[in-house]
Amino acid sequence: MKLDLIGDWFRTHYSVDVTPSMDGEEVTLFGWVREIRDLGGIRFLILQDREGTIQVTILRKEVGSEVSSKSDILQKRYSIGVKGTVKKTEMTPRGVEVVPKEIKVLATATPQLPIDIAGKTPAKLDVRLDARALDLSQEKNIAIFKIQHTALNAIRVFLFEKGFIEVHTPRIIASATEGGAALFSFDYFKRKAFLAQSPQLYKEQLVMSLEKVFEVGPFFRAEESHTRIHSSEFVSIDIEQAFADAEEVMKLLEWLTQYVCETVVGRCQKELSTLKHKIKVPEVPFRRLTYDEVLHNLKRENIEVPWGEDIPTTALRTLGKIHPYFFFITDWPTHCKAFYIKPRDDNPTICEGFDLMWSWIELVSGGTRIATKELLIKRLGEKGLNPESFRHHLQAFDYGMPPHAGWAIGLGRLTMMLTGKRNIREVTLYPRDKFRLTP
RNA sequence: GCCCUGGUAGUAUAGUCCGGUCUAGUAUUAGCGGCUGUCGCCCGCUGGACCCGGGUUCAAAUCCCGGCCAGGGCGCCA
Repeated sequence: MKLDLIGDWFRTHYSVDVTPSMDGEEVTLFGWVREIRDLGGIRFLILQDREGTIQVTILRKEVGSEVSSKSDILQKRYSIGVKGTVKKTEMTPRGVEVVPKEIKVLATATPQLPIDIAGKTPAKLDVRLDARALDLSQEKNIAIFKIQHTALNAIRVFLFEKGFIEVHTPRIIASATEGGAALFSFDYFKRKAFLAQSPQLYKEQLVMSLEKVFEVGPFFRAEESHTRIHSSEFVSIDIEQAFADAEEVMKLLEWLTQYVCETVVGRCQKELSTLKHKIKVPEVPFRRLTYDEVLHNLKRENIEVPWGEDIPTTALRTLGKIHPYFFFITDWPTHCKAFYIKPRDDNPTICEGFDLMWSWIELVSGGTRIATKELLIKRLGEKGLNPESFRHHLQAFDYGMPPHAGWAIGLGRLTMMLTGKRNIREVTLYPRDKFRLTP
């Protein structure tokens, strides 16, 4: 089939910008055919674009034969341009329709689509992910990523306002940054290199110069973890701040969390209602539970966690029922946390690391960092890591490393919270996990 | 990596426990035809499936074994 050329057409409006008050105006719209309802002498096209949908009404007798025959060949997901007249009407939910004067077919689509884009027969997530490019065109998915976009924008606005500088640290690294998590390795000009699991060491070094930095970017973990809150590739929002401690960055974090919720509630009403999700704007300060208090809480629920152990998921789920929204867990045993988290001066068995929980899910983790070389080397040793492989990082501590603190938010988990989705794959454009490498 | 549950047309499901009635049902999608106000349009017709391999049996979608894949959970992991 011969396609039309876009020629000198340009879009005058998105679908949702066409309103009843524009009655009689000529508009040019681009988008995709979402539905066709053909009643014989009259045919309704639902044109979808990024912002929504609008009905294009084709009365056979009244449109020219060219429009009429062009509309005969249309099928779902054909990409089209429509030039036509806005008509105010009582007969559509939006109060408007467009009567076409000219239709251009810009792309065709296969007749039997792999998923039902109108959503009558919803496909399972795995099937949707296999046809992700098409799946993402569904209104619900567009809503998810608009909310994510709005949240991310709010985060940037907030952090810029607070004087943070956006940075980009390497994804390609020479050795493990944190120990613990497994890294992906690959060939780098005949040397072995790794994909970064975190910007941790770099962002710490940057507080020596830029003082307050943040980074938004993907990181990689070769974990066996196959759960609905883990991905092999995930986007992290990291901050690091000089001359600050955990308490200060926790305050920043709770204000930021509140601001993000407010902003999304304020700007994404349409998307939230598409997703049938409500966001409660949290009050600050968030509840702060110490690790010991968490253990007591759990004991009352007949869950015994020995002091010093990490809290297992099952226990976190119980805790999440007691505290269903945001709360901090502070005063962790030092050895539960990464080597760079600062032990408390008055009691080195516990540390200044914290987690921000959203119910049972860890949304953010952070803390005061160790700022002296000797202590850092000691902690590396205790974690079974070889200080020699951190040589370049440790050297930074010879040049005036100030006290500093920071945290990292998992963007996927944040988006789950904001959209009500229960699987991180749903809020990831092209998720990567142990079993999925495509599309 | 472990545990549980599952895998039936393009999609979503019924049937599986207790083998035969399954020539595999339904909805939707797709193809064709009809219809001038639909908005999950409607009506008629036509297509289209038992994850792969092996076994038991007169007979397997159904039972058994192995594999692959998926969902949930755990462990690992921020």
